[in-house]
Amino acid sequence: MNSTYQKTMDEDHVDRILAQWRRERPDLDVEPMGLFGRLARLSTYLGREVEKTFSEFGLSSASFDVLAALRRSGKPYRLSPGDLLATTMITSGTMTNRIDQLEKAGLVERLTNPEDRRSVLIALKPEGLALVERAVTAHVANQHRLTALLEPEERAALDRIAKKYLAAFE
Amino acid sequence: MNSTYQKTMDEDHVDRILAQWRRERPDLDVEPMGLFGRLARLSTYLGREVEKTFSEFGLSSASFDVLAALRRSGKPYRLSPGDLLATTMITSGTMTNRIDQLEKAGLVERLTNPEDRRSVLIALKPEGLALVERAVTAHVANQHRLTALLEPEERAALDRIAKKYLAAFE
DNA sequence: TTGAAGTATCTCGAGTTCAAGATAAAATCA
DNA sequence: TGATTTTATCTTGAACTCGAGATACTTCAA
Repeated sequence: MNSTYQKTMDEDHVDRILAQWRRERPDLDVEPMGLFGRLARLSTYLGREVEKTFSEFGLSSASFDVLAALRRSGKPYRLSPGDLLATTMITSGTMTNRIDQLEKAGLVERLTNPEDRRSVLIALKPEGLALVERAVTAHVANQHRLTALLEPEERAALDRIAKKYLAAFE
Repeated sequence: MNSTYQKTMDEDHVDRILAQWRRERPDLDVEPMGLFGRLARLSTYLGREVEKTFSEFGLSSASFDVLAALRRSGKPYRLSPGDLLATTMITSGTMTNRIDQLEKAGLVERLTNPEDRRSVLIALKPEGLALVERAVTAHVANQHRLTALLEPEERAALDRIAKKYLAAFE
């Protein structure tokens, strides 16, 4: 009997996919597929858990991200769409749409930028500020709940490796 | 000077977000936000890299996933929409749409299931089989390239922890 | 055998995203 | 100054996704 941690773990969904590929395409070394498959599925599950909390406030991850960027920028809670774009990983068209939705919901407003009339300033309205304060508190509590599923050393290792991997792209 | 690996790493995008939150909301312990932020950004980058390979074959991750499930199921490369649903993390409406697109592209066909007329069988057409054989070969090579950005021990640790974390949701 | 419950798939409408390009203003430079 | 380039944002159209519910067939139980 093998006593290493890895090999005594139960077979999971991804293991079954790998076994199928090994049978059908023995010419391929599909080992890396396991890591990619697990990361993809994991982030889908985590994303859904996070969305649940936001939906309690009538928000999505998309709308929260914009409100949060404004909030954490500090008073007077105003950034240009370009500034907001720099903090996210979306295109300018998507940002325009997100701002449209938040404006329609009465959470932010577009102010003309007196210093550069090509650009506008997106400002948190009092309603948006109040909402994001409550939402971020709940969101952080939810993140604590979700990270508690791992041991402290596992969290630290995951964070360290993700940070290194991320650095290869940023 | 601190000699641990973690603390000598450069500040990244996520670190700057955490620093902003700590200044603006010192009442919150935002440490878990770092891990979530890095996983989210990492899987977005990896997803885009993977998409690039698929797009060389006129495919997306969405369409590849369906063709791949059919291919790895073995001859005669036929599964019901329900079987395909079980291997993915999407809704039935989304699967109907994916199959529609693949059928329109001439890569799969819907066959009536003689054993249960509620269901249909999705069959890989010769064109779909040929395409997925080439696509999966390129995809696996690309995954090798991407995992080579980490050390073997890091890959193993990431996979092990992701597997454990995933088990909490599956 | 027939009505109820269960199963498999599809339809529909709304929301989100992207890529490409349009628009408008500002900066640069000849 | 006037033309060109650059910058900032928005528009458009196509693709993908979801949730809710519709449809059609099968199974079960009396």
